[in-house]
Amino acid sequence: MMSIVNGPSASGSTADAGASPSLPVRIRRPGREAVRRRLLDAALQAFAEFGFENASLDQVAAAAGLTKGAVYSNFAGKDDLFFAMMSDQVMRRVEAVQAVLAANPVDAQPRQTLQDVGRVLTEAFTEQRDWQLVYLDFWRRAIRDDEVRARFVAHRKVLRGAIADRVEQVLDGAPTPGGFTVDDVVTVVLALSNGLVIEQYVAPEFVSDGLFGRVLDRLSD
Amino acid sequence: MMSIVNGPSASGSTADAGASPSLPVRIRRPGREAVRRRLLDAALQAFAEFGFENASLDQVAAAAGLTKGAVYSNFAGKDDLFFAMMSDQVMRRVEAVQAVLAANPVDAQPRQTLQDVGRVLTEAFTEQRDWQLVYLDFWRRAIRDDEVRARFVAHRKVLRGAIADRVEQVLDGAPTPGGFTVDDVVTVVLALSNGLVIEQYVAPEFVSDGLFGRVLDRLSD
DNA sequence: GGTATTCAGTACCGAACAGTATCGCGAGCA
DNA sequence: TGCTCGCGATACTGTTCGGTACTGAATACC
Repeated sequence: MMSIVNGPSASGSTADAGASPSLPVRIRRPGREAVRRRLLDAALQAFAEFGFENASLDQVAAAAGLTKGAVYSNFAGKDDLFFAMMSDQVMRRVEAVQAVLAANPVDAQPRQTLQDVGRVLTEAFTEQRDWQLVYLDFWRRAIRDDEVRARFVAHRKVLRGAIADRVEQVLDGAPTPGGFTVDDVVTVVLALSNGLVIEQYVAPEFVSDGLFGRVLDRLSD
Repeated sequence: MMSIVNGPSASGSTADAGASPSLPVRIRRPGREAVRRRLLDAALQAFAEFGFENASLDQVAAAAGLTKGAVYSNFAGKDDLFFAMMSDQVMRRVEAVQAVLAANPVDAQPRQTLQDVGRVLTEAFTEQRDWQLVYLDFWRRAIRDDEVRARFVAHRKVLRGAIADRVEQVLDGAPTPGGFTVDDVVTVVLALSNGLVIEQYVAPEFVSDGLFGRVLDRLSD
């Protein structure tokens, strides 16, 4: 198995073997944060590739270039690793969304429509396949386990809030032609997003370009 | 464990204990079909309640009032049971849809809209929670396994056909205001259906009454 | 520079479970 | 009535995997 110190960037060949042992130039053990980071990334990958129950901790650890000892040294168990990974991802994604919002203020694009929201999300779910898969696994567990559901609802609340902000900016107080509330629109955005992921991953030929955005556009005209 | 002969309908108390042994009135072993039926129904329940990988064959068999021996006597293994159950359900559901169509011919309801389609499907996914859950499990496995995907696509084709028929009846050749093709509408129907299931099961307060139908209505006006 | 502590690696345990081999009962036929 | 065979029950096996106990090395502290 590949040791972490033999990873792509680190190597023991620089200046330690036989050098004056008083100098503290040796193979540094990777910091706690780096190990945690590797495990979280590997968990996303493995859980996405095999599904939560089918991915073993040995696989996750191996994908991170570590062993199960590292997992139990940094997390309480498989569940804890899963939740930590989800939180980590949600945090990253919220930051990314805020960056996009900052780069594209609504004032600068007066003709912005819900179609843009659709486009952004469509890009997101083709690029972020791993995330989509683990998110649906998250939901799947939330259905059956109260503790998981509580965490899921909490995460979802953040997500709804972010989307609601954007929708309100777009609608700008005007009522929708179909009489949809902002909550309705947010629900449809989330449902269509997840539903189209389901379609797309298994039969992409039926999800035409821009379909998501065009549907959303019909809701606000 | 409950034996199958002590189930709700069958009972050994009628007329056998000590009766003339020449008369063939005794505890009849349930026929092959009945055993199969029980197993398929139990599989739907168990796979829905725990998910495919978390449901054990012992659980399934026990829920059917049988043992694992009955499973392996009727199916090649866990996968085979799963696929048989899915096919069985799809067949049942197509029959049900056709019955509804026969009872409500489109001629009799000229003002029928996509909203009706939405209403029917909304009822379906609140009533048929078990089916929705195993269907999403089906999809989840299809993503990761080529054989499962082939079966999924085949089932999906049947489903798309049934929905497309209905949509064409409703649209009656008229173009949609947003320029959506029939395939587009079918995709949106499926995506919204699955997406709203996801929303509804975990946070029903955000899925307002008739939301599905109202969205679909905006697509056809 | 020696000692304590932290942290990942290693070996191991027990439970769960898919699948198999075998048994025994009941059915149906002669 | 006896014989055979179909079929589900039962007991068992091999493996996988989450979790634990312990080890050894590297760092921090004195």
